[in-house]
Amino acid sequence: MKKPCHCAQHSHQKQELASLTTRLRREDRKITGPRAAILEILRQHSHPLTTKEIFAELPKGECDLVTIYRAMQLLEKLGMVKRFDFGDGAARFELVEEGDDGHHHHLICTQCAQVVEIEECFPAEIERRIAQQNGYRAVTHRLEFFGVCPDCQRLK
Amino acid sequence: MKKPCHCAQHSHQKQELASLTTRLRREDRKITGPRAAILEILRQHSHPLTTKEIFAELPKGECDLVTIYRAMQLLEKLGMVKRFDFGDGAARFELVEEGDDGHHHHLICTQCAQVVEIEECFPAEIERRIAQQNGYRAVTHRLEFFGVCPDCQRLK
DNA sequence: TTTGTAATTGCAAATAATTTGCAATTAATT
DNA sequence: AATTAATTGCAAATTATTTGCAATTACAAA
Repeated sequence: MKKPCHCAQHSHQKQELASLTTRLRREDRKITGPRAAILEILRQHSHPLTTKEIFAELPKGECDLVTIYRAMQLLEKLGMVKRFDFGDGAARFELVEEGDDGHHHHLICTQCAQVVEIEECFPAEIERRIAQQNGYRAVTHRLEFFGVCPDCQRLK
Repeated sequence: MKKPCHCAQHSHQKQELASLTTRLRREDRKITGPRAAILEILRQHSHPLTTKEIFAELPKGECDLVTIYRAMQLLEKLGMVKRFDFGDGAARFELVEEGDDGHHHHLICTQCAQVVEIEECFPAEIERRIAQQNGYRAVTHRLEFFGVCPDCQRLK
């Protein structure tokens, strides 16, 4: 059994589709055509996808857009998918590995929307201090970086 | 002239309404009833407000909701207001002081939505490294903290 | 102060993302 | 193969936000 790699490039090691369906069945959920197709698409991408993007990659009549919305809700609830918000009004989803919480961040190009996964995170000690100073518990954060990617710098 | 205070509690020193209207006039914008009222409400709050919250605080017929949307767009473009996104689907706005970019973060209670302004920021050196490693330019970030506030911990 | 004009507003209608109701369908048991 | 709860599609509802347009108004110039 290989152990998880956490380097930026490979942190999304592809999970077997089988292990994904097992996770579903364990919760008394059915493996349907649409779900298998959606999971397969998520498996093939290392970047968070919007519902619409998933829909676009699905063979034409494979499933309704609403079904994707419902699938994402379920998968998120089961912790199989993590929701990200790039601030453009559309939620994005990324597959999460079993036992992981999927917490990480991205660097997004403000011109072409290219996405890079970032390994850095907000320093835990500072977060602890923030929580403590304000008497908050169970503190986490949402963090995304924005800038201009190399390609778009060139096209100026 | 007192100099700006940057401690967490007072970083929102209230700007004179007059200085706000001056900033508008400088850009060939008109000071209308709705705008004055909106600015006044923003002035009275140290937390970011949603369009709907602003609307609710306005005397009943004072102005249309659409006017607030348009005002926020203008104020944001002029850099007089900063937009924040707490991930709940509604944009929030906070007045920004002249010459400042309003960049800062919040700690939000996931139960009651109480908001605390945070003085800490993502470490600049790390951000620089992230930008550099990926060849990105003009990198910033969006960062918000979420947790359970003291009050909501008690009510458990 | 009157006037001219561009900026602004309200109202209705349009978008967009996401959710919900419901009847028909289907996966996984039994 | 029969049973049942889970799932789906389709239409319609919600929510946040934007847009078109004609009527109104701030404010600078005369």
